[in-house]
Amino acid sequence: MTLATWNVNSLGVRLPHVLDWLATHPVDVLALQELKLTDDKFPVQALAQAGYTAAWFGQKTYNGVALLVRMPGSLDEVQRNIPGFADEQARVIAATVQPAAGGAPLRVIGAYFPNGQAPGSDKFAYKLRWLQALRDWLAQELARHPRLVLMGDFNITVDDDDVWDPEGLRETIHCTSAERAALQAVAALGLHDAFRLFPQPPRSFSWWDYRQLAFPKNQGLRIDHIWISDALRPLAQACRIDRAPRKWKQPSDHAPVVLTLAACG
DNA sequence: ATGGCCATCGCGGATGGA
Repeated sequence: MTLATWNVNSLGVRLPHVLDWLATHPVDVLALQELKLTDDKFPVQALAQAGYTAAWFGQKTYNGVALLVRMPGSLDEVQRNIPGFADEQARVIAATVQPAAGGAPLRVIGAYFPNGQAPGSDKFAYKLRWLQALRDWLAQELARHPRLVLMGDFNITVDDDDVWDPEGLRETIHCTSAERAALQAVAALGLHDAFRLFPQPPRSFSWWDYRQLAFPKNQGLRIDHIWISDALRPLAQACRIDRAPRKWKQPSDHAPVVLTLAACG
């Protein structure tokens, strides 16, 4: 079975890309970020026609997240945002997923981590507060759901291998030691960066700026991640970034990340 | 090609993203 995450940078604009991609990549679970639409505008019917059931959590203009599950799979115990962490911004959606492929259910958390703008800014402080709240909540989630996947736009590079110009971007947003330390505190709960469980091409990135010919020059960052719990680690079979949609006309600036898990268990 | 983004809101240009 396969799971994927994709920051679509407006589902209103990118729905045709999502449908085209799902037609050739019928993943069992797809987490979407940056919907940029209110819940009444969510394209539930178009996705149902494509064979997907969804849970979504949107807002006007910014943010917004969704989980899609290939039919006849199901979504239960849906949680929106982090319990106990008051937040105006729609950034998290979690659900217990029964995949169409069968096997035991998975707890899947789709997240759009705050950008943080710049170290020292109010938004950076919010990003660190949000990360602390996420960690505290994940500790509880993992206790209840050992088979857990955390995936989305983390807006953090794990280390310098995730950065096209590590020296030039040292201690800039997405690359600061404070962000990376907060992320390591999440990893310490027993979560693993699925992408790095496998050999990968050098300079593997998931986001490229729209400007400066960044994509053709492969000047990007790896900030979109799929992390899996200890219990799922033995089931991981492959993880890759699909750069193809980034080459399409009017693309998202992010590429999808895809994880293959053994369906058993 | 001597400057190079995109989406939103809303109709100009600010804001946010990364």
